[in-house]
Amino acid sequence: MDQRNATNRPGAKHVALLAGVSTATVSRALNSPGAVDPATLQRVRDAVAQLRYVPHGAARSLRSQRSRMVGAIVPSFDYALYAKTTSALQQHLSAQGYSVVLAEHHYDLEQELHVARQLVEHGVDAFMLVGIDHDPRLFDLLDEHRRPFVLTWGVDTTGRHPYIGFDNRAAAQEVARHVISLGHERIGIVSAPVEGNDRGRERLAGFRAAIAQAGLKEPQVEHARIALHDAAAAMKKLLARKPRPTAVLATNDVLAVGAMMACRAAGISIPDDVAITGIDNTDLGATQTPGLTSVRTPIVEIGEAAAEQLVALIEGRGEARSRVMEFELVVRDSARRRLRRKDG
Amino acid sequence: MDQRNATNRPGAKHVALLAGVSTATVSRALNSPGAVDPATLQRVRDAVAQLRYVPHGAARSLRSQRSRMVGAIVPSFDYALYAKTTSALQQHLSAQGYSVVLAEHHYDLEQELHVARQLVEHGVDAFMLVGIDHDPRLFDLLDEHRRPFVLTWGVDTTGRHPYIGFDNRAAAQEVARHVISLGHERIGIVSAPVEGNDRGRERLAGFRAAIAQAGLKEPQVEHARIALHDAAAAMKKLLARKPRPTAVLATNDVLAVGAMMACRAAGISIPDDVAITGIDNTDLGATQTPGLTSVRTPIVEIGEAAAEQLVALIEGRGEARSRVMEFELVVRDSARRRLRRKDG
DNA sequence: TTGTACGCGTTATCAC
DNA sequence: GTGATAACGCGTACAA
Repeated sequence: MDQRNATNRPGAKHVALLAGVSTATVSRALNSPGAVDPATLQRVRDAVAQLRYVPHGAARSLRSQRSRMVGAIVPSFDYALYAKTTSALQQHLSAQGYSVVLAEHHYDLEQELHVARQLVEHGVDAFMLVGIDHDPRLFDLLDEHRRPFVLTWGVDTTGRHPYIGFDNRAAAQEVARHVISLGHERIGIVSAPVEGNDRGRERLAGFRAAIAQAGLKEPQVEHARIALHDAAAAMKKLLARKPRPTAVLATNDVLAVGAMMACRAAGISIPDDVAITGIDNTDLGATQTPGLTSVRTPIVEIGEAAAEQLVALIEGRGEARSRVMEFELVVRDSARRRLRRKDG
Repeated sequence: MDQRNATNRPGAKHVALLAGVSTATVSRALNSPGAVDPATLQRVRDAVAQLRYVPHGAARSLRSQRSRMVGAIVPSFDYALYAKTTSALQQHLSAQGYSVVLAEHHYDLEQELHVARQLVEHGVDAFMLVGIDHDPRLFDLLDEHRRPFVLTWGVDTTGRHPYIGFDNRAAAQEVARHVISLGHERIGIVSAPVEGNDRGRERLAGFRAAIAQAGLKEPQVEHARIALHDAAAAMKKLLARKPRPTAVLATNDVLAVGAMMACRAAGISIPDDVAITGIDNTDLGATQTPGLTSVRTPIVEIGEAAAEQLVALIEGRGEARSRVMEFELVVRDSARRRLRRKDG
């Protein structure tokens, strides 16, 4: 008999036949090689190799209630931020035989719920989500379907859900303090939209806190979508103000670079006329002229830790353990000590 | 009866019971609503909503030999290039109920074969691959398992496999000619590794062809991994040469920006002392000072077209149709007409 | 239009 | 250590 099944794929049956064992043994040889006699194990392995047998994932999932797939739901893959986290996740999972199923929601929590449902249906075992704030129905969904998950890129101060991230507010506060320590007093802010974006909200709050603590007056805040041209437009508004801010804080590097573009277009010198800072320490910012002062955030580390955590949860070893990671101010030349001028 | 199955998930059975129909009708209501009486259809839908029934993907896949998942195997998610293509793919597939399973191979074709096997096992229906060159065993694998696929980011001149891409060689040739037309004669090249990387190889060939056609002398070529610091190191070598090249072509924007970093570190002015160009027209390059002259490549369009093509192939409508897309020279300030100098 | 009954390919549960 | 057998949850002939 050399018949194949409908898909023309050799199945465990064929391997069993060729190795002279039962399908049960084939399954054991693949999944718990320790529990099978070395000699038969070898025969099975030979048969597998000869037939180039590839187990049928769907059948395995159906039977074992485990798909060995992890869902990664991120806001966006633009600008390499979450893409890098996902990449780290993927590499670590792939090494353990898991695959990553991707979804983006473009900062729309309704959409996030929708794609999460799609992934649950596709049978992913666990989820990496970005941020702390999500539609309550999303948590219900995951709960109902017993899907472990980990929130990333933030800290859940309510302690309700497991997370792996860092304190966005503190990170923002740290750059802001740095800028203030350089003598800046009129500060503008370019902020990402904060709706459904706790990272952005926390960062903005961190800026505000530092400014308030220093006793400076309320900053002007311009919101922009996370795109260079939107950020440039927001910066233009800040620059139109008289007197102009001497420093502009952006809630991330992309916005900061957009702000830099606006300055260049307007012939305004960085950092002499205006200081600019970002957050996340991306290559985009680091390679600007002048280099963007920023905060290094644990972009890659988050993905690695998430992979480790999720596999542990899926395989039933260990509890969900939240982790707070470090960040680090990276000083470059886009923000310097404020020059006293006639307009200052 | 309110029993649930092992996973505590309501199944088609439960829906059927609640709606007062058979599981067959439930299945039909979901998959071919036209073939079911409007009244019963409504009852089924109500039951589905009430129980928050989510079909079991693995069971469905097992039965229908279709997982509604597409594999995206890309070299890397760093630098937002392939991430953007994948993002476009994902968005278009998600809208049609498909999900994307991600894998990276970091320019290792052996690793690519390995992850492809993993994805076949996980049951993905079709593949988007990047580039034209792959391990022959990869094509065998896909063929054996009847998995449709499309190659991207290049043109398969042998016509053996379907592709959606652009002519990398011509793109490179176009920037090179532009630079030559500016009067540059001593040209250096920073190239990505070409092993297992047909895009890089074609681009390098395009540079060489343009230089040869112009009757200029052989360029010095330095290879660097696609990372800023490696590119900077390669550039340093080019700059050490006496006489120095007056223009340096990079096979992509990341390498070009790395080259810019080296110039800045060495106090060499762009474009007065040396002209630099990239390919791919990324934000990274566009936001440099001076802005990087580059070639816009159809990064997003490739992903969209791949999604469309793959769904068509999976659903059995239409043949694989290869597509050649356009690119476009984007002139900025990193390359200008060559200044005659004492050393020229 | 709807229901009955079987099978997709694998793994878990028993015996042996 | 190994084999027979019964599920896993759904889709689809076929019959009604």
